[in-house]
Amino acid sequence: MTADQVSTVFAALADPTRRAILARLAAGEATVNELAAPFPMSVQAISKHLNVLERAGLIVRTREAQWRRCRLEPAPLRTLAEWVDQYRRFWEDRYDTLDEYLNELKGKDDEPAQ
Amino acid sequence: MTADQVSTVFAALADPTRRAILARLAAGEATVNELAAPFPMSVQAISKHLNVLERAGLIVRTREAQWRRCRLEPAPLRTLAEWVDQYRRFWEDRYDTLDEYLNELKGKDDEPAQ
DNA sequence: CGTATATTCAACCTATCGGTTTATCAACCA
DNA sequence: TGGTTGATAAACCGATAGGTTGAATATACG
Repeated sequence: MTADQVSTVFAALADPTRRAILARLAAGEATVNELAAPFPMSVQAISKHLNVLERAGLIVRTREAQWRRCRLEPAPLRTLAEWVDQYRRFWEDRYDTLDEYLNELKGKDDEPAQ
Repeated sequence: MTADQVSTVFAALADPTRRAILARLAAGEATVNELAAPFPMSVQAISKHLNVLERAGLIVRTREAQWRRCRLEPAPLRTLAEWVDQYRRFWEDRYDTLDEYLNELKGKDDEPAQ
């Protein structure tokens, strides 16, 4: 997963409407109209959100007569979960050990380089 | 963590410059100038990015003479990791079992409600 | 005191986001 | 064939994002 893809997936998940759409899709496939029903906005707005989710690889849309079925694509989320968890562990470890250790060692009389 | 906080953290992580800043901070605290050095943009731009990261709770800034030390705050990332992982598992489970099962059962002659 | 350094604030600019409305396309059906 | 429904496309709009430059603020230092 490239940095650009990571950015795209994060950005897609940063919108509460899109997260709600994904949560709805976890219960099963749905059409655009079905997905749009609970939201206080137009079907066109939802269609745009679905474009964002599709470009992020989080859903796939299949044509079926005049309907477009949307379903979850869990792969990018799995990748992202690994990404976040790896960073989380790295940060927590680093911060709890190396950095604090160095601070303890050096005391408080150090100043950053100019 | 409220939905709004989740949105804020996702949005903060959606920018590659900000993720690079966080990666740099994993190696230890740093000042604004130190953080800005590797990037081909102004110090003011980095300062804005740090505002975003601070509002998302991902860093804290402490005043020290004329410097502002930045350090990682791993808590929100831990929360987000749990959030993502929980969703991931839920989605994968749901999609692999309930939905596919229902599709198998019903066959292909069903149509969405209008 | 005056000056240099670190950082932020403010104003500005362009591009993108998230929504709207209107029009268009595609598929079914009477 | 013509009408209805599902969905997208296109044009538009206000707000925000992400960058710039220039000024302001705060602290250290000679």
